[in-house]
Amino acid sequence: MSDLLERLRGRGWRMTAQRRVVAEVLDGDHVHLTADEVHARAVEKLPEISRATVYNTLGELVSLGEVLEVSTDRRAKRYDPNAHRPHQHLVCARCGAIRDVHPVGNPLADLPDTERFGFTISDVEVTYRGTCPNCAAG
Amino acid sequence: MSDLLERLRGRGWRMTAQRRVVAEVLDGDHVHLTADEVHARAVEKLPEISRATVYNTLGELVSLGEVLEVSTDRRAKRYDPNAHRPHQHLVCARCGAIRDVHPVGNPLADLPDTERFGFTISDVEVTYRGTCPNCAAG
DNA sequence: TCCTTGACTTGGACAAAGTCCATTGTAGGA
DNA sequence: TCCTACAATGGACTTTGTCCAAGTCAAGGA
Repeated sequence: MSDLLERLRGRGWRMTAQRRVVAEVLDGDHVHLTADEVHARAVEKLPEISRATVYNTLGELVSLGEVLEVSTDRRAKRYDPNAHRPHQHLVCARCGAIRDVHPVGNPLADLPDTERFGFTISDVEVTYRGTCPNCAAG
Repeated sequence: MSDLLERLRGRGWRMTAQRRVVAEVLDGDHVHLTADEVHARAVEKLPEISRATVYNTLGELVSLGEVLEVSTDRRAKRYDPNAHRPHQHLVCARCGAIRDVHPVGNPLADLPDTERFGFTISDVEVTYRGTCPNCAAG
């Protein structure tokens, strides 16, 4: 993650305590926090940080391509620091757990020309839904 | 669509003017209206219909499997009366136009066992994003 | 080290989408 | 026709997120 901080500094980001804390919260694998969750964890490290700043910072990280926005349900957006390797998402319909997954092949190849209606397609998003082992056991 | 009304009556739905109007609005191919759009069109036919009733009715149609909820963007949910043939969605990133599309093959086959983390997968949702011919020309 | 400046942060107001609930109305059966 | 359970209504409320004016501060220069 200090990698990230370095890259951001290199891009002319002004380094503030708030931005550092948000970047630290978004560290790890299979991390998919909502903005409010990021805020809650940031507050533990920096009690005065405001919601607006968390939203601003997340938005900047997304524009810079350092974090991905994920919408696996129609509730809050989630922020995924795994922006460096393309992947899709597997979601537990019961508990909401999210895993990054890597399907083989190119999903775009499955859409025939006759089904493209003249669109220029630039991106495919796949969400697998099911029940995670935990919920299946419970 | 009178098919739909018949089916609903058969399932013990109490038929009201409001429900009939909502069902009528949701008729056709490539229809992907938001709840507010459904309400706006319903009001033209039945001026006193309330927003809450539109939400209730849409929710019921979804539970009954007669209409699908689609979340192609982070804004309002859209309601898709094409619930009888499985399909995916193609979305214009510029203007938001949505088309139903039918990819070949089973997208589930592309996810190796090692990438399933013990989940039992029941559903795959694919969203293709790009630029529609109209927006590309403009 | 201290100043300056423009970028950053803050809190609160605001907005969009949707839910909830008490009250009122009505479809459909007896 | 009358009853009654189910449905509709509208307004308050919630969640998620955006916007803004005012205050604060990081970082480069003197």
